[in-house]
Amino acid sequence: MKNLDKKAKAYALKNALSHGKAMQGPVISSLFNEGLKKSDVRKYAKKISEIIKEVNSLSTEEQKKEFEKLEKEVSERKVREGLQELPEVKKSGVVMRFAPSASGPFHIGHAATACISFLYVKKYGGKFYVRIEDTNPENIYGKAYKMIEQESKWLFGKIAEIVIQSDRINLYYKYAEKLIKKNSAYVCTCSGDDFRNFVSKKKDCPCRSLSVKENLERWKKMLDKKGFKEGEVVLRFKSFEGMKHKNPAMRDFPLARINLTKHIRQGAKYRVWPLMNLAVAVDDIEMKMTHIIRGKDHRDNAKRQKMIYDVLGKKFPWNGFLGRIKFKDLELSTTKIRKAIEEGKYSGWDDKRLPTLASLKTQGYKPSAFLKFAEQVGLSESDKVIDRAEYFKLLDSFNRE
RNA sequence: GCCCCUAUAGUUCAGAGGCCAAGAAUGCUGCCCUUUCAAGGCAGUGACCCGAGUUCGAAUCUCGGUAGGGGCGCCA
Repeated sequence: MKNLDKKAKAYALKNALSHGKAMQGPVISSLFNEGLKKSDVRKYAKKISEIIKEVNSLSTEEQKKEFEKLEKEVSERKVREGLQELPEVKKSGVVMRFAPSASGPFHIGHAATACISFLYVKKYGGKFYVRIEDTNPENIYGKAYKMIEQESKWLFGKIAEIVIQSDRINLYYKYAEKLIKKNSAYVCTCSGDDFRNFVSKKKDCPCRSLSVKENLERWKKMLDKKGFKEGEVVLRFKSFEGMKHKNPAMRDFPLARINLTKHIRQGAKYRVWPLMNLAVAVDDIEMKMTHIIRGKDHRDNAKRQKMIYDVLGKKFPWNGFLGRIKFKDLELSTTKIRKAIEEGKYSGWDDKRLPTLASLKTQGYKPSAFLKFAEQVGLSESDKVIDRAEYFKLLDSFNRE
């Protein structure tokens, strides 16, 4: 109890100094963390009020003097600074990635999500990949490859390692076959409309019960020029709770399809293209990702990818999700910006009016400004609504250093 | 229709049951500095979405509202 008296006095002094006058409530509160038992509160209350009276009768100067003597009795509340720690970090560091699509170069939205992963790799050591997702031959902007590479180097330096998905198609094929052999994927011949119908009615499509052998044959027919035609079939994942999964987004999602559009980088080399969930899961497994941070809009995709991991007996990495940044008065869609540039509304990707990295770079913004912005936002999952002026006020202040 | 997420100053973040009569950055206002502007220094300003519940005690836990966002593609 003697020790508690000392603590009580210390907290009373602290309380008095920060608010002009000490009060009983806060002092008792803090004492619970110092060993005061709940059952003893009534017994001890009188003592505390005496101490408080004593403290309040002192002048501020005297209080300060007394507090200096007792300061070490008071424990400080911990305040978290800088980046929040990630769980499950090994000595060898972390392996993380940013996965932009090849539909266009970076804008400030990309920078926001990419920087946070990079900061963690810098903090813990490890590997950082920038993986260009170009498995949809219909939506690729040729110049994006070089621009993404250059902007990655500008933003992250040499640490960033560029990987291009369309260079790895055979790998995805290998995994597709693996999934079929594990009876976790099937080649579905139903039309999109028919399948959507099955989804809403929670019913299996007839292809779901095909044997592994039949599926392997169909898969070969998918890859074969003389086999299935574009739009006729799709490779589907057999979800764990099947077509009755309570979340319609989880019901037998597609893994690959035929698309005969000529690919800017690969030409007509491939006819079957993996869809995002297959390609992403395969790459994350192969590249040994330990932590993944992505936009909240990929929450359901992450769940789908986890199912693929589970089928293959792999441990799913730690996942973090970032709230969306919604700019009130700024167009971020690269597709729309691209169109506007082509129509001559802007002089190019580095037009001063555009929120692209190319533009901000030439305007004198430094990589550290974007990194600081990302650090400040951290792993927050809340959605942000911000207007252009507010955003740039913040960015400008970070750019000043 | 079904699933999921979020809610703290103007803005962005801190906060994991009591040391929170809520902290930081930025903004805004004022002062100092500077020939001026910028930068810098100092001070002021300003917030827990609403309602119940649990608890001696709730920004924090639970439930219910409300609001915002996302997903349910042969896009990523």
